Amino acid sequence: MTDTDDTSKEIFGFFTEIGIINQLSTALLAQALPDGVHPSHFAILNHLTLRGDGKAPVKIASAMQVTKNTMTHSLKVLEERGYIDVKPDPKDGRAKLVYLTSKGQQFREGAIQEVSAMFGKIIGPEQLDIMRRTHGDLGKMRQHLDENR
Amino acid sequence: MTDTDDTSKEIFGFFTEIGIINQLSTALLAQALPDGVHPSHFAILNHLTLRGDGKAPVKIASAMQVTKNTMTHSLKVLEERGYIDVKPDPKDGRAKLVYLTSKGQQFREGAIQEVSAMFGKIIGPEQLDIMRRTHGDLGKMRQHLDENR
DNA sequence: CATATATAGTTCGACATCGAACTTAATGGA
DNA sequence: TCCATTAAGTTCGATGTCGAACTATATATG
Repeated sequence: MTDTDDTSKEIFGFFTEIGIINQLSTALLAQALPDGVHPSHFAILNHLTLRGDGKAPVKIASAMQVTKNTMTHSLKVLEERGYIDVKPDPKDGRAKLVYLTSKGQQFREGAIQEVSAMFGKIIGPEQLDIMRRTHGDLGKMRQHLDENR
Repeated sequence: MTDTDDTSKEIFGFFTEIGIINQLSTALLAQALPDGVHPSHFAILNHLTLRGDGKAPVKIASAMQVTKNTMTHSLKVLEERGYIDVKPDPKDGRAKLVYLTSKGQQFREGAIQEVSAMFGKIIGPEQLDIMRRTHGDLGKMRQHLDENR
């Protein structure tokens, strides 16, 4: 058993835990969301609310860590539901700009209520402590991976 | 801004970081894996190696946090590639048992080499420290979510 | 023993995601 | 200015995943 093996095990173990937590939390989120709204759709509405709308799809795709074609598909779904407006960018003939509608804002707020209530049943003081302890480290890890991909 | 809102933000923020780290690390893994081998396939081979083979698909599905039908599909892919053997369970007429083949073992070992080399380029001492610091907490969080899903 | 319930696996339809190729528009260098 | 390159968005085909419904077998209950 060499050092390299041990290090590999640590790395695999860490990412395995991350993967399972992601899997379980995403499943919980999907369960709390109404209709056929996928967690990724919810994440887009959240992003537009917290970071501001009027952005190009390719910017949102980059922020959400998905490809352009995936974003095209997701935005089509959100537009069909009336949660966003997609207009051509007057400054750039190639680009479009994405805007939240009031219906989209209302939907997001309602979903936030349900999701928060659901998480409140599962996340206790001990879990909050873990979140507070690890959040800074996880942010650094995320930043490092993002910069070196 | 109420306490509930703050708590919700903490929870969302934590799971958002987890989701991005998972996204980026999975993308890295997919990039390092040869052919059309998906990270989930690699995870199954890993599981069979580390935890032992001769298990029923439903057990593997539970361990991998995916549904039975997904496991049926994944095992079909692995079997077509000759990485596993799937035989009927002599003790239970409903069940099957999954065994790693030598070809599957060889494939896994080679993949481990490539993946480790790739992670070695990206994961530095600082990231290893983060992994060591957070691993225990993440394990507790994973366990709690797993028990309360 | 007989029937009801639970479990293992499969099949089907739906959907999110990806990579590759394509179209159109912007940009930068000869 | 003209052409090559880059960038934004779309389309296409493939794949992983899920939920629901189904078949076959095992287990429990009367």
